[in-house]
Amino acid sequence: MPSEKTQLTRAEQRRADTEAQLVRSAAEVFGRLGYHATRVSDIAEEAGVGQGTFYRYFEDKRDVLDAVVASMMERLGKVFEDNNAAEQINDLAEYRARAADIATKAFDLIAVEHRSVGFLMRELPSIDERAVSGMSGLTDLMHTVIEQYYVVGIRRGYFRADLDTDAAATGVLGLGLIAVWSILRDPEDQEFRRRYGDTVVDFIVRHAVKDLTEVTQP
Amino acid sequence: MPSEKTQLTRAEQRRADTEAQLVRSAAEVFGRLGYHATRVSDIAEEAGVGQGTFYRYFEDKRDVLDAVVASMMERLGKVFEDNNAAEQINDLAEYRARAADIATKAFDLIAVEHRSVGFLMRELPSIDERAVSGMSGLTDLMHTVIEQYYVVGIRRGYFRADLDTDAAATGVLGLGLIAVWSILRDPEDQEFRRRYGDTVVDFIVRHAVKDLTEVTQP
Amino acid sequence: MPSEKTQLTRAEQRRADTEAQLVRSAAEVFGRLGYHATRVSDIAEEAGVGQGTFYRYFEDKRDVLDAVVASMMERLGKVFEDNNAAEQINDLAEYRARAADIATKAFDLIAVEHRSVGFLMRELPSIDERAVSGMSGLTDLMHTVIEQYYVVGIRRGYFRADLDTDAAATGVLGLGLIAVWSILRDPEDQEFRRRYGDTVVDFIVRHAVKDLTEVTQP
Amino acid sequence: MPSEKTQLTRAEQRRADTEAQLVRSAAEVFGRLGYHATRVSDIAEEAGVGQGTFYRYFEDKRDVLDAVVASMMERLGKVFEDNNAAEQINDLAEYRARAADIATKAFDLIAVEHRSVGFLMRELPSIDERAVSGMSGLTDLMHTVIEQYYVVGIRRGYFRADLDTDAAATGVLGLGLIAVWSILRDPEDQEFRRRYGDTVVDFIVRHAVKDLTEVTQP
DNA sequence: GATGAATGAGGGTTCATTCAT
DNA sequence: AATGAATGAACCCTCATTCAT
Repeated sequence: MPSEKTQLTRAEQRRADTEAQLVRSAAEVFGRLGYHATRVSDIAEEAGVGQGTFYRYFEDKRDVLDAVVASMMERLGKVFEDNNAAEQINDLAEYRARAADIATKAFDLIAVEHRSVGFLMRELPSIDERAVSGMSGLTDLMHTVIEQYYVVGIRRGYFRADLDTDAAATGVLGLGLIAVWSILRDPEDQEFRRRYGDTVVDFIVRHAVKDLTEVTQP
Repeated sequence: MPSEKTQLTRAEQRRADTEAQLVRSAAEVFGRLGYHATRVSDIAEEAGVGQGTFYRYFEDKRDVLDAVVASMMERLGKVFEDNNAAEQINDLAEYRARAADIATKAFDLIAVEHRSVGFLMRELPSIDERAVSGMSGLTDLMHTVIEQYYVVGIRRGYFRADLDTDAAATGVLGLGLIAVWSILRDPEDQEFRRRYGDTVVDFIVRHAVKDLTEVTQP
Repeated sequence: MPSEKTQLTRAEQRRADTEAQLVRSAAEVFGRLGYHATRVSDIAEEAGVGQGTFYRYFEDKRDVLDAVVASMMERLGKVFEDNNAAEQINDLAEYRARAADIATKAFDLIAVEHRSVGFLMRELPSIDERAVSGMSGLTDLMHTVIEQYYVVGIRRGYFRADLDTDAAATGVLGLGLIAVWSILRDPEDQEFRRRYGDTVVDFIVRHAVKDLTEVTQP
Repeated sequence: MPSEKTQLTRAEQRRADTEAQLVRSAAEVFGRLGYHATRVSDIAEEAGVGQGTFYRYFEDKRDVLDAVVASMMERLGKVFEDNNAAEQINDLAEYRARAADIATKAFDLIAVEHRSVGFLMRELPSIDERAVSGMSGLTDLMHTVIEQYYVVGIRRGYFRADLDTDAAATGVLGLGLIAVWSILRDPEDQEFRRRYGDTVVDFIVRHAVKDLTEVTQP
């Protein structure tokens, strides 16, 4: 039985290709010029199609933005899906290792994707509510995943029971958010990324442990 | 002997009034409609003057933005200037009290000024480099002040000596930054502000102390 | 095998038509209202297209002026190209006939084209240096052609050798220039044109001949 | 008995001074920027008065132009008034001397006043009918004066009787007009002025004399 | 009388969107 | 289906003119 993909007719395939190309081009140009300064003709030109063609695939400029955001979110979301595995953590050492691992991977991803991420951070909030809501899905997911780590940690006994897991998860998001800003400022500064990664893990672990001797005596 | 301020002629005073009114109006309308959607005529109308008058005081829309940002920064900056007093902290208890105090005041200020702050956070990055640089001055100041608290804490012995004060200060900024986002989402939720404030102080103190017994035994 | 012109695609042909139409309309409206008083919308309306269309073909109002001037110069220049044949003149009688012929034709052309010519004379100098330079090409050409007639006349012996051909050519241009002004004042006055034409020829011939008996004894 | 001038009250004198200053300033700025590009505020600033003051002396921008033109015409007209003395010429030699004298003086005047004259030539025709009519008075006067020289010359017998004095006077104006254009192109080129002056006199004299022996045998 | 701040009509220009080919 | 020429609403900005001080 053929997969759904191969069931596409030749024409449907071309349509999908053109649409994907337009989304890629829009992302590229939005990242370069910013959403407001980008003209529909810029996107069409970048994609190598006529202006009219753009309107055969998207309602308007606002519409392609949703597609761009969705596409970026999908890519960024994968990192967290892969690490959505709080249950596998059995003790503080494993937690610390996992936290350090996620921080490193996330920071590297941001550095590599700084054009896309920068666009998301800088431009979306200025466009409209709906634009941010596309991003909110991701932050909400992250908040849930982070809080889940706290819940598991408390249940398993390596985190203190009196944590405000909601507020703590928010705090961790903040520690990550400022990392994004810092990395966007200077995507090349790997040394800061490493130092800051260590500090973030320290912030999180020391905040959550029952007894600092667990931390101070390695 | 009259102060320099009162030496302004009647005409000069009127000019200054009109300019201040235009900046206030611009802030108001930018906050309501967003920078990009705001027309110069909106600002003029809000200020109760003709469009031409706007151009007697500002080069263009971009120009009044600088004035708006500067004016907001001045107001927001005062909170930190008043608390720029790391040297007065003698022990952990005082530090904790001061941190809690700043968090409370800052969070309340953000809630009250959420229109201005929201505008700054949402819009500035999408406009241009210069717009953000106006804000960067404030964040740099905050970073410096925060780091100073760490330095003093280490010197006075109530903070552990192996802190990366730069990275730690960045983390604290992040803990604050996410608070801004959260508060902007729902400026009325005082309960979260209180809870999150406590959590932030916990994050900071537990991260910095030498020995958790200092924290766990009140 | 089709000429290059017929190889234009349908679309290219339409583009060229629209551009030519815009230039014609601009010339018409500039002539009627003057350059400064003409709005881009006037030109577009005259051409029967939208304002936006104008900007698809020309940078701005200044840009279409160049096209208008070039088009006018091309038309006016043809008269002189056809008469650029000093070498064919063998004696004074032929010269006189040729001068009279050119004067008549030129004066008639100016009378017919008085709208265009008037616009060129009246408006160009007030616009900018570049506008005039478009016209200067034509006057320089005329100066050269006229001087050439003098040079040939001297070489062939029917003009006196001590002529300052440069200054003389300038003078002839002046005799023509005032004709333009006079004709523009009253394009209908054919009688003056005839009388003045005779006088101009008289001026030129009597100034250049060696011996007035050649002139006074027909 | 006091002259009319001294009967002006102090206030009237100041008013006249300010008005004269405004006209001078307008002439200066018109000459520098051109009529269309000149703003009323430019004139006021140049004159060292407020914008409002301008409107206490002139209806509008168009109004001050009339004053500027009138003032320039007055100055330029004087040269011809002084030489309006055809009756004093008794023979061809005197005529030639007078013509050469006027040409020299006029050319020098134009070179000195090239700013004003250039403005008149370049800008007036592009403004409106009335602006040119201010200049037409002068050209009409010149035409009359020139024609008068012809009439006298014919009556006294040193010019041939079959001259079309109207057309001839027009031609002389043209010979002068092109001189203006040439001098404006390069006000420093005294050599051309001299050469061209000689040629103009030659044009005129040889065109008008009965017998070239009068001209060719000095 | 002098001033210059305020005004707003007017015109240039852009660009998202439509639609005939 | 693809195109890109055409469109005109929208908005910025200028500056001649008015008028309160």
